[in-house]
Amino acid sequence: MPKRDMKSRILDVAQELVQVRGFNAFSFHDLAARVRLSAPSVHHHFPSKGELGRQLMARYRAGFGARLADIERRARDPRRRLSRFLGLFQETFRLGDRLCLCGMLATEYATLPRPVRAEVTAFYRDAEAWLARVFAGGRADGRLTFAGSPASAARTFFGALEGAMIAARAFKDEKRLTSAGNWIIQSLARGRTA
Amino acid sequence: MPKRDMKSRILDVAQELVQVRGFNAFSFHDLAARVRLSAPSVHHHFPSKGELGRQLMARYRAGFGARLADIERRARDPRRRLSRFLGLFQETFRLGDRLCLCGMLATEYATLPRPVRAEVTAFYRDAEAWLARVFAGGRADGRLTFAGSPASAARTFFGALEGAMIAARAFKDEKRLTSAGNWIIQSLARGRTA
DNA sequence: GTCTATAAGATGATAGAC
DNA sequence: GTCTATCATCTTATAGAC
Repeated sequence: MPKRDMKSRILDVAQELVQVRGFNAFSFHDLAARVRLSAPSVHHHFPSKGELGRQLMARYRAGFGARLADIERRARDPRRRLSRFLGLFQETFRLGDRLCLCGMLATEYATLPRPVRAEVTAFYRDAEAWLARVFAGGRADGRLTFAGSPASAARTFFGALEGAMIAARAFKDEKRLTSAGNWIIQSLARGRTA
Repeated sequence: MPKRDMKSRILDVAQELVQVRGFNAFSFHDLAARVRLSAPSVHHHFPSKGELGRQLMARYRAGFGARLADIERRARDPRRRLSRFLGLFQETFRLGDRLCLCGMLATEYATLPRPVRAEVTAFYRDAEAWLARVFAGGRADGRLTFAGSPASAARTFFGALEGAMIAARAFKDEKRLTSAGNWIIQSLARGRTA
């Protein structure tokens, strides 16, 4: 078996480039050079930059969804699930100067090709739906107390992590991410582990 | 008196372009066309794109600081001050598809010229220092209750608004911004107005 | 699948006339 | 201060050979 499919390798490198620099700040040449190909060879795998972006975000969303399913299986306490959700962001941060792909692309939203936009909003919906279920469950068994709807709490939490990550990178300070996440999780603790 | 200095007009348009599209997704030609100049004429006022970005962010930071001073003068209650802070973001959102200039540039941080970066982090420090004073004051007179340091609360709040704004724009839904801000402000209310 | 060659247009920036 | 002309470079993408 070869180490890896070339298409996947291109996506890996493209993902890093977008997470670090943004969709509008890398070129096919940048990308090609890092996988040791020519720019037209990249075009062979991805006919346009928009299509590359779409597939990139689709793959990221699928992978993220799998991680969430994994968390759900392994952690039962709602606060623990939220901590693990935060953990996914910390993991990305530690990869080095990267933002959440979704946060980066959402910031560039106004300039993105339509199909990429659709993947970005789909990512928001997936992540927020999962979080809303955690919040709703936590409220149902009395382990979480919070104002407003589970959906609203989910959006606030997810948005807070996206925003904290942007600042954390600029300041090269992971604590900005960690403490923002924990600050919100703690403010939800009215249950037994409070 | 002429309506306005050309340099200011250029900065106004550049600010909108950056807030909507990002620093890497507009050109001198775009900018020049909107103020009815040629691209080289813009260069006459701003020798490089980096210098334009720096002056843009410096002006934005000064203006934001003035707004904060104004809030401090007119509102005494800490929760009211936080609401007014949120109001600044709502105001920007209503200008149409714009992000906070600081949030946009922080996301593009990896690709920014150094002097622009310095202005971005300075903006964070200014905004967070102001918020931290509000949080500290609120805790001191018992009108706010929250976990951790005022500085940590300030960072969380500011980051949450930046993140919420990004999502609010993608979904064209101001409530995403408003409810995120209010969700946090409410979770701080243990005082008389709770 | 990968390459070289190339197109067609954009980009940040400069020179020099008015 | 504003313009036209120009530059070198970059960008996305295609054509066609190997």
